[in-house]
Order: sequence, then structure tokens, then C-alpha cells
Amino acid sequence: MGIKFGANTEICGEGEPREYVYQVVKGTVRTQKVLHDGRRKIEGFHFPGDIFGLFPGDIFGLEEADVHSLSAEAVVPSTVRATKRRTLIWLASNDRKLAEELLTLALREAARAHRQALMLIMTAQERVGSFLLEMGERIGIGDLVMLPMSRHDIADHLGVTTETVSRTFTILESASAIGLPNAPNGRAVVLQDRSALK
Amino acid sequence: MGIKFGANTEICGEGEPREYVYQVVKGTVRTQKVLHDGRRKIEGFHFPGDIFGLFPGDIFGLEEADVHSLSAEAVVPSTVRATKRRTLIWLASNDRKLAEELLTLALREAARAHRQALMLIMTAQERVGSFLLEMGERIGIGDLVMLPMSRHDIADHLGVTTETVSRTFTILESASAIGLPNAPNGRAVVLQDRSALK
DNA sequence: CGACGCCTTGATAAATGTCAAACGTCGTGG
DNA sequence: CCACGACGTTTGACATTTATCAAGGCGTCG
Repeated sequence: MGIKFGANTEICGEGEPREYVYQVVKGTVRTQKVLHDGRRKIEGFHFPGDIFGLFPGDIFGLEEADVHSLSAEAVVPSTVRATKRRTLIWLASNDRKLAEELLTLALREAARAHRQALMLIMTAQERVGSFLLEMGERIGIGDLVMLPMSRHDIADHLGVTTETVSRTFTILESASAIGLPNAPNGRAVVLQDRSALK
Repeated sequence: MGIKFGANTEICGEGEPREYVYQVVKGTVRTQKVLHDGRRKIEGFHFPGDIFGLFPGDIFGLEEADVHSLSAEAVVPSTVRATKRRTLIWLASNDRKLAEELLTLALREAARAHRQALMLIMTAQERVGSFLLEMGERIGIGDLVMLPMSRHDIADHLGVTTETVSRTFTILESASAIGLPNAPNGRAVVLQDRSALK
């Protein structure tokens, strides 16, 4: 079960905002906002097991005037499960356990977003370092991380340019903080010195 | 009822994290993190009626290695009400209505944090502009905003330096986007051209 | 083989940080 | 009452970081 989406296709966007809540079954999904002037902010990347769509940016009157679109897209071919938002809320109102899980989920998302904000006040090197460490925790196999997303995606997540991300990878490699095996593009990363990445 | 705190005094910090949830009765409170190297990030400002302390950054295993301390402090003389966190959670498990409000609060906080993150990828002028518009919504009287916090506080909230905040205020004034009456310091701001502040 | 997408690298420009000093306000103590 | 010092703000000169613009390399796929 689950719905399949090709790489770089839209899972939900303009049309059906906040009608469904999703869970990634396979692949990688990015949730993003794009501003009227074309700038893009990737709020987060979601891997198998992760929930997304519970937290639209414009919920409860906190709408953002500059946001042109709010969407979720598959980074690589992915499959997701969808549940009607209303159904979930309704179930939770009768199920104490589920209600508590929902609250936990929301609190965790808030903590995640605050962490992101904390990252965004740091230098480019620190942002990239934090990002790699996080990816290591979430999808690393030992010290190896196979990044599913492009440099451009990383850049739009960290609030810097593609070039800066690329340069920073090079610098970190020179400093022996990471290793860059010759995978297709620079998608494979070995975390060699975690403490240096802070 | 409520507990009083003087300006720049700590409401909760190292000692008693996440034991209580607070509501501002009077004054202004800032929640902040300070990193081991001294940099400070103000997560948000809280005004009468606002809840804080529900969302500690290190909840549920999402702890941040670099954070040296996590605290809430009064910006100006303030009074707050405190409720035991456990009590609140317990009440919510028996009260469907309260549980829903708690979820709403958490979702709103997540949206707020995402909004902050979006702001942090923009230029200094856009950050200051957004900040002033937000303050206008929250504590403005017509077009007048009496800022309770220092330039330094604003800087640490927006991820720039005090000097940059000050210069940006000057630039916005020159552009007639804001007015700066001769209040004690530069604490009074008149929003003259809201569209220019975006 | 050739075109395209993604990544890297270089040169330069723009934004912001850093260091330093001057100004005004306010509270304190002579 | 006035002088002084502490504090927050503003402004200036300069250094550093990052963005922008441009070009070239490398692999993939038609």
C-alpha cells in the first residue's frame, strides 16, 4: 500500500493544502516554501517513517504574506501513505493515547524548527557541519551517509547558495573532517571527524 | 496572583528546566539559548497572555550539543503565572477540550518557529522589517510600537549584530518606512509604510 | 557522439561583522 | 544642583564572509 511519486514530482501543493497528513514509506520527501521572488526555503527532509503535512505554515491565522507556495515534493522516487487530517483529529479526540502521540509529534516538530533556526544564525561551515551530523544520525550507516538530495536542495535548506555548499564540502574534505568517495556526484559522504563538524 | 521578576532577571534556567509552564501576566519575557562560545539566540518574545515553557528545545531526545544554557528572562519588570507541566498534561488526558487546545498551541509554536526560520534566510533589512511588522501586530497601538527590548535583544533574535540592527533602523527611517520619535533610546517606532517593510 | 544536468572552481562585488569612538540619557553621589 | 559615570545607541573605517557571475569538468542518457 502507498502512493508512488517520481523524483521531483509534487506530492501536495497549492491545490490540496492541509487536507491530508502523510507518512513516508520509502524514499525521501522535502517540504518547502517558495517566496514570490523565487527564493525557496526547504523546511525539512523526510525519510521512511517520518510524518509530514501535519504542520502547514499558515495554520491558525499565522499566514505568511510573502509565501507564494507551500508544497511537498519527492526528492527521489518515493512512496507515501496519506490519511485525512480530519479523520486523524477525530480519532484523537476519542483516543487518549493517539492524542498524546499527536501532541508529542507537534512538540518535536517545534523543537526541530527551533533547532533549524539556531542553525541559521551560524556560519556556513557550521550549518553544513550540523546538517551532515543530522543526516548521519538519521540515514547514516556507520560513518557513511548517502545523500539523496542535490547540493541545491541542501543550499535551500541551509539558507546559503549552491556554490557555498560546494566550497564548504571541499574545505571540510581538505581538513579531513569528511571524506568524499567518487560516487556519481558528490552524494556519498564519510564522517571522519565528527567533533570537527561542530 | 502571579510571580514578579525584575528586568533582566532569570525566570527559569539551568536549575528547573521543563518543570513548569508559564503564562505572561504583565511585561515582556524572552526565551533564549546561549551557546558554549557565548553566542545567544533569542527564540521569542512573550507578551501578556502568551504561554512559554511548553517547548523546551531538548525535549524527546532532540538535545543540542552546543547549547550551554536554555532560559527565560524578564525583559522589563514582569509578572507571570506558573503551572506544573505534569499537572497540565494530566488534566489534558481527561479533558478533551484542553487536549485540543494544547495541540493547537504546539502546532502554532511549530508554525512560529518555521516562520522564524524563513526570516533567517532573508537579508538584514527583510529581517528587521518582518520583526517590526510582527511587533506591530502583537503590541502595536495603531501604527505606534513601543519596543520593550534593546537593540541587542533584537539582534540576537534576528541573527545579526547590534550595529546592523541600528544601521537598518536608520536606513528604514531615511526611506520613510518608519519614524523614530525621540523616545528614551530608540524604543518608539512608527510604522509609516508597511508595504515597504516587506 | 552530443546534449544536458549537476558539481566544482575562480574572479569579483555586495552584505555583514568587527573594532573603535562619540553621543545622549539617566541615575548617583558629591 | 551639578558633575560624573554607566549604559545603550549611533556612526565610521576596515576586515571578513558570502553572493553573484562566469566558465569548465564529469557523468548520464538519449
